[in-house]
Amino acid sequence: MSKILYLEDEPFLGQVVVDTLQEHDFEVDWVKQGKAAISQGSSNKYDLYLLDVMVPEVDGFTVARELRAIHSSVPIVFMTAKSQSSDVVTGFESGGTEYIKKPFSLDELLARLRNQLRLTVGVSQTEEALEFGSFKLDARRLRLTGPKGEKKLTHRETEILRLLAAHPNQAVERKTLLSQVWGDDSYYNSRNLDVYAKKIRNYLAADNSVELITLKGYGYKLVC
Amino acid sequence: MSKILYLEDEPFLGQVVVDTLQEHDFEVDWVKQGKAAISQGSSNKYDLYLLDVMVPEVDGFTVARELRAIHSSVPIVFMTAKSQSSDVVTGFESGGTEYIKKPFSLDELLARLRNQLRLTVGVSQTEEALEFGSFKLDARRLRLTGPKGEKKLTHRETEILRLLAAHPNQAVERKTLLSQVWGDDSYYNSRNLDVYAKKIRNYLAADNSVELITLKGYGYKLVC
DNA sequence: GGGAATTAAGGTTAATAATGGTGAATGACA
DNA sequence: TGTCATTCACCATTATTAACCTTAATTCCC
Repeated sequence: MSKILYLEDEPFLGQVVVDTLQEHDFEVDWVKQGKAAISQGSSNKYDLYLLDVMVPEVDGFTVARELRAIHSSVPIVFMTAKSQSSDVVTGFESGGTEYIKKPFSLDELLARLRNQLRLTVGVSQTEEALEFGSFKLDARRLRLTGPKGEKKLTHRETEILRLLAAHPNQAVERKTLLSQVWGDDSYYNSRNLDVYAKKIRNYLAADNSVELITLKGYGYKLVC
Repeated sequence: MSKILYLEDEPFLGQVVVDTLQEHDFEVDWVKQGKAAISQGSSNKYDLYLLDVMVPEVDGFTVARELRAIHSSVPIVFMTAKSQSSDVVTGFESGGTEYIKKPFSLDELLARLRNQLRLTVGVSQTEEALEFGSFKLDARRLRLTGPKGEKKLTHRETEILRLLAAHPNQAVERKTLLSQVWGDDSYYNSRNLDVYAKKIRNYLAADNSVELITLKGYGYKLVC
């Protein structure tokens, strides 16, 4: 799956994060020094850099600038204990695309990483509208075009439909949807997803060759 | 490190700022009068001038004009209680590159100074002119050029649009915007951002390929 | 094994809460 | 005063929760 370069000098936190990421199917290379991050990051291909700002010697921001110079489109996520705006600004403008403040929950971290990976990796794919049946989903603009014209969707609706439409005729697990959209799969997030399923079904009703099927106890499948 | 000439007549604030800057590895010369600033600034080399506008006798703007005549490329940061656009323009026209409104947080001040210093060291600046759709944003001059001509934006409008346009087609979190623009993510001024969103939308209406989309519960996204 | 009883998962609609849109009033400032 | 920033009040939309219903899966009993 996605390959991540992780810069963190603190052993305990580092191990926890690495374990968590691996558990969630990320491939992680963990380095403990800025220099190592630069050399490792320059020579290898990663989908994302996850950088602690406060590491000795070469700090995360510097690493980011170096890496950005070589791999200009790889997303960078900063982890920082500093909440000062000055640091945030520095991070943002040195090419970082996201930052996360310590202390953070692991769910939050996962959500942000996924968000970033989708935004960049996904952008090229989602740049073009997703098509299924007679529908066309423009996830960027939150618009669904169907036989009955164009409809503006909400953020949540778009997210869910995009995940489903990205894998047409394939089963998508409930917990995948929950974790991708809400950033937390341990949620027994009430009936929320079901409510959205209903809404999406209403939209899809305009074309009866397209159907959102329930796989009870597992998830959903968009057939078309 | 970077050497700063600081003009400030108010003793208490001055001391706080000087301490803070020194703590963050800046070298600071503090003068309390405009005349002193001019003579000091003319004969010595500085990386940046930090000027309080409201000092007795010779004001900050005048100082800026004098200094600019000698050292044409050194960035100038004004500190001012004035928010009026005419004053801002005066500041810019006299060679200033940035201004910061009192009261400001020290974090905010540091962020802006660093920002200015990095810009003149000159890597790839996003500060030149941000382009998106048929618009061009000149953040320094607070100007937005679009299909219907050029518009003068206010400081806040510019800041927000700059952040959004720097990451086109990417979701920008509400709290990112808040902390970057207001240096504070305690969301009491949260409705303020909505008001600016509205204003920006009005400007962007001139080109319907550009859209500022709300991601409810998350933030905004500028699509183009 | 077949069929009712039981249980869990999901469907559906409505209510509630949270969030944002919007225009106008207010405040701050020079 | 005029300009910009902020706040306010009211409204609209979206997200979430709640309540009740339906259906599929499992269990239990014969």
